[in-house]
Formats: sequence, structure tokens, C-alpha cells
Amino acid sequence: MVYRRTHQVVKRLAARRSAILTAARDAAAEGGMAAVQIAPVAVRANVAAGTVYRYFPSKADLISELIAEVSRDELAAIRRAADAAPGPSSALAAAVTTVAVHVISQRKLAWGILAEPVDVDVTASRLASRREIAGEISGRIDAAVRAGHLPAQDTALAATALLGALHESLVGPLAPDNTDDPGRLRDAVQTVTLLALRAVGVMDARARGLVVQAVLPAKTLVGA
Amino acid sequence: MVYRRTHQVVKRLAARRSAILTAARDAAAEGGMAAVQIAPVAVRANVAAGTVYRYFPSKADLISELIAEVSRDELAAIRRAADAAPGPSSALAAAVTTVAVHVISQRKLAWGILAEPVDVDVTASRLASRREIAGEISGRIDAAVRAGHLPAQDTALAATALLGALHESLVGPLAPDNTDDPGRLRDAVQTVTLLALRAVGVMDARARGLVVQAVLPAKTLVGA
DNA sequence: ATCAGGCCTGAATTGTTGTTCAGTTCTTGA
DNA sequence: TCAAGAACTGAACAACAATTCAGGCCTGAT
Repeated sequence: MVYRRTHQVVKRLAARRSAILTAARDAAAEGGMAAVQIAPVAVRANVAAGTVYRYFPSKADLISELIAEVSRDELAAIRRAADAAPGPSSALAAAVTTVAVHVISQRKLAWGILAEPVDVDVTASRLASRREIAGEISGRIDAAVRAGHLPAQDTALAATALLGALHESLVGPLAPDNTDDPGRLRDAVQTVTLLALRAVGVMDARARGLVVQAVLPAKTLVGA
Repeated sequence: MVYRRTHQVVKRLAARRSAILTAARDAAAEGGMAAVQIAPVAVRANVAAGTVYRYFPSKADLISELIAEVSRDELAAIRRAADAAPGPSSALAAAVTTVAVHVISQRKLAWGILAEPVDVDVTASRLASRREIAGEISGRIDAAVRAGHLPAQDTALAATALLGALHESLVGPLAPDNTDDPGRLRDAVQTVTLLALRAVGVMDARARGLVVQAVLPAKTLVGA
């Protein structure tokens, strides 16, 4: 054998794989999942259509991995924000705010990851993504309950409902399209966060403080 | 001219159109929107594939009309339930409960109408459907606010968020699949309704009364 | 420089459904 | 019973993207 998997080759292969995934992500961010088609993605990544299949067995696998990747990033951001908060309640508020800020600042991508029609089956991947995020939120609610800040409740159901509220009101078809205006965006984030927190039993007065605390730091995540 | 649109003919045509729509609805209720394909629907309706196109210009039109029809039914049910309630707050509770009961008792259909990927563009129709339902809920929230039962708020956003919470937690991919057990179903409806009402500012103690009042009558709508 | 071996290319293939339409069947009024 | 006109049939067509693969290209060891 005269051709071997040199370190350099391995690195190039990994870079290419990453380029394809990034191309897919960019396409999704620009035009939603509908724009994630093999040929255009290949062009974006500077490879031929066939090459995509050397890295991903099928389009379903490509999109599944895209969903998983975005999900991982989001989960990490949520954890970071929540862990930086001083107590369970503000951790929950920070987590919720982080989700809100993320989805509102990448609406097309969020919509694609969450709910946009795709021609291949990515149910499993979407399910896993939701489970991860909902699990994290559920845990934060639970912590607040254990700390006596919230009434006892079905935290898994609450987390799911809460995410549904955020998603529908910020990236759903009825979401107000304040395309850019940062002020309106922040208002929307605040309003919806408040609503979500009230749903799980956070008292109004307290919530306002938590939300204000949470929104400002989370803003810095937009660029990340 | 020797062939004319006799009353009998008109009736038969209307019946056929209705049969096709019903076939589509049944297919959607059984297998989601994915099952609404021209050929199978035609078989169900006892017509040939081509005949469908004498009644609906395209598949998109067929599905759009299906969505509109289901939406009309739901809106009517919501109004009926809310109008029968003694006051604004219980009207809101009744409206929310009605939505919850409907979606949970026809999950596949609801998922198809609301969010399931479809290969044709039905965005406009889905948007209209959401607008109608959200508008109704928004109006009910507004009435409760005007009655002084709820704090002032962006009722449109609240209605959207509230519906998102209901849908995601009852028919979304993370919804607990208590396939049949009526007890569990009622529990889920109650829990989520309570959560939704809290989100818009209904006080807990009061909410329990409202929810219990609302769930029982709404149960009778399942069969309708 | 050489060549073995995998990597990349991109045009052709495949598969899936919505849609069409020429021919057939049915309905109506005379 | 018959002619005119409309509705129905269902096989053929069209369109669109995902997927394949034969041939060329590049990389790395000798």
C-alpha cells in the first residue's frame, strides 16, 4: 500500500466534512430547510454533489447532523447562561431568555430545525433535539420547585409547553416580523419570557426583575 | 343544448366534492397529511384520480380547503363553549379547554393541520387558520382584561404563545402518548389549560375552579 | 518519477407524485 | 330512442431532486 491516511489527509477530510455541514447550516439560515438541497450545498462547500455522499450517507443524515449540531450549540448556550445565574429562579429565567434570544435572532434556522417541512425523514433527530432542550428546561424548573420558588408541577410537560409558547410566538407564522429593530426584538423576548415564567408559577413582580436581569447578559449571545 | 345542470346533478356534484373532502379528512385523521395523496384519496372517495381535479385545481387547493374546513369547525366549537360560559374568565378557560380537548382527541389531524410537513404550499391556509383561532382567543383574553380579571398585556402575542403551548405539549413530538386512557387525557388537558391560564395571569386558586368547570362540559364535544 | 489506492467529479439515472387529456360513460331534453 | 354536452376514467406525462457510478484526479510511499 502506497496511500495511507496521513494526519494531513485526515485533517483535510474533517475540514471538508465540516465545510459541507457549515454550507448546509448557512443555507438553512438564509432560506430555511427548503434551501438545503444537495446540489446547492455542494456548490457552497466547493465540492461536487457526489462528494457530499462520501461524507453523509443520505440527505437525511446530513440534515440530522445539522439539527444535532445546532441543538448542541443551543444547549451549551442555555447551560452557560443558566449556570451563571445566582439562583434557581434566575437560572430558569436566563435559560428561557437564552432560548428566546436564540430563536428570534436566527428565525429561519430555528424554524428549519424545529418545524419546517423537509422532504426526508428527520423526525428522530428533531425529537432528540427537543428532548435535550426540554430536558434542560425541565431540570431548571425542577430546581426552582425544589428551592420552593415554584409550585410543584409536571415539569416535563411544563417545559414542553413553555418551549412551544416561545417557538410559536417568536418564530411561528403569527410571529410579529420586527425584522430588525433591536428594541422591538428585546420587547418581544421580554414579553414572551415573562409569559412563560408566569405559566410555571413565577410571581409577576419577581418575574420582572428576573427577566430584566436575564435579558441583558443574554443579548451578548446573539453574535456567538 | 340537451344537457343541463339539473337540481339532481348539482346535488350529486356537491356530494362528490364533499366526499372527496371527507376522504381527505379521513386520510389525514388516520395517517396525517402524508396520507393525503391524490390517488389514495380518490380511491377512498370512489372516484378516479383525474376526477379530483374537476373539483380542486390542485392538491394545494384540496388541502387548503381541508384546513379551512377543520378550522371553521374548531372555531365554531370554541365560540360555542366560550359563549356558554358565565363570565369572561370562564369563557377564556372554556375556549382554551376546547382547543385542548379538540387537538388531543384528534392528534393526527391536528398535527397535520397545524404543522406537519406537506409537499405543497399551504402556508397561506395555515396562516389564516391560526389567525382565526388566535384572534378568537385573543378576544377572549381581552374581554377578561377589560373585566379587570387579568393584567393588561399584548393579547395577540399572548394568544399565540398560549396556542403554541397547547399544541406543542399535546400534539407535538414530545407529547405524552396516552393513546387512549381517558383519565390521563383529561389530566393532560387540565394541567396544560392551567398552565396556559397562568401564563396570561389567571390566579392559581381561581384557575382551578375555572378549569374544572370548563373541562367537564367540553368533554361532550369530543364526539362532535 | 512512479504507481497504488482512495478521493472527487458531475452527468445520467431513479423514483416518486402531482397533473393532464383523449377516450369512454353518463345525464338530459326532445 | 337519440343526440349533445358534460363528467369520469386511468394510463401516460412531467418535473424535480436525491442518488449513483465510471472515469479522471490527487496524495503518499518507494
